[in-house]
Amino acid sequence: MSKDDALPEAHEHAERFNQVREAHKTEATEDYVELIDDLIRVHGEARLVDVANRMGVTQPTASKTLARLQRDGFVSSEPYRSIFLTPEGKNLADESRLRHEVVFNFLLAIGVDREAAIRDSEGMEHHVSEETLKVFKKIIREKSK
Amino acid sequence: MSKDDALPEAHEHAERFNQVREAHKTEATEDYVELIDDLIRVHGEARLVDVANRMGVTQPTASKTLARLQRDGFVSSEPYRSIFLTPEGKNLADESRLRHEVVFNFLLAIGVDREAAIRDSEGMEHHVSEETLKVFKKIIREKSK
DNA sequence: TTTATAGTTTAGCCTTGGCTTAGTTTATAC
DNA sequence: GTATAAACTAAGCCAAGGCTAAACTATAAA
Repeated sequence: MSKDDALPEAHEHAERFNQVREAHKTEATEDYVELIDDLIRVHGEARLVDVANRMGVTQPTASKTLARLQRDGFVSSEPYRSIFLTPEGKNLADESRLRHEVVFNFLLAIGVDREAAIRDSEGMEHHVSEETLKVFKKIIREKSK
Repeated sequence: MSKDDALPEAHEHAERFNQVREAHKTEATEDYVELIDDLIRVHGEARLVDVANRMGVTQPTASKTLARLQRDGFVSSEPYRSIFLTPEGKNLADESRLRHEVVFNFLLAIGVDREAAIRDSEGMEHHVSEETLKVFKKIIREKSK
């Protein structure tokens, strides 16, 4: 019995769930471009086999997802060759990583242990608005003084 | 160029994404049982039409999802009658709402405005571990003193 | 330079969670 | 007590994101 006895107006209620669904649509894309960017930076190239292993999916699954990202203009590659980010893909990767890092550092700053912060930030990053991100940044700044 | 030049071990990397995928699987279920429980408490019953409207989906979509929840033992109902939670469904609803409220109150406590807190907590609640939840609770307690 | 192995793609299957259109049942209003 | 409206179900479509099995390409080793 915790909430007060009123529900939000139906349309408003629905709007929340629509926004979560909207976020879900871009999650896979963001996770993939972020990973591809990391692989290129650290290993010099992004190979399908590494993307698949690190995403925790089989190679055919990664292959199909990458085909979609290519179709949508985030990624480019020639058959049997390694994977590149388009400018749009690179932008999205940079934005994603930034958001990811803010969430991660915020969790550390408020006292969450490193392992949990790693795990939770992976899922949370896609659901944190700019508004909330600002507050996170402020708290990181305060705590690191 | 923000991260240091090392990636986590591949298996460990994959494990993070697997956990996020795991969370995604239970999201719909949690959102539905939480809503059904709210409707029963506030309106005395949960009708399909209200569930659909508030979830922001069409009635057939809600109907299909509820059939799945029934198959999985969270919900029960007779054809053309309103919807009930099984004991398992009720437990899950209670847990979900608790988690939801902690995340919501935490966001308020650190200074996120009400509207953003409502929106963000809806998506975040499914990705916050017990560990992090504990830290959230502690901060709520501190700030409300 | 041929062959074996590693990497990639293709084809085909499944579930979830959306949708529309059409039909059935229940409830309401006259 | 029947007609109409509202609620629900049924059927069938689609995309995303998983999988396996099998075929193809590229690379490395003998």
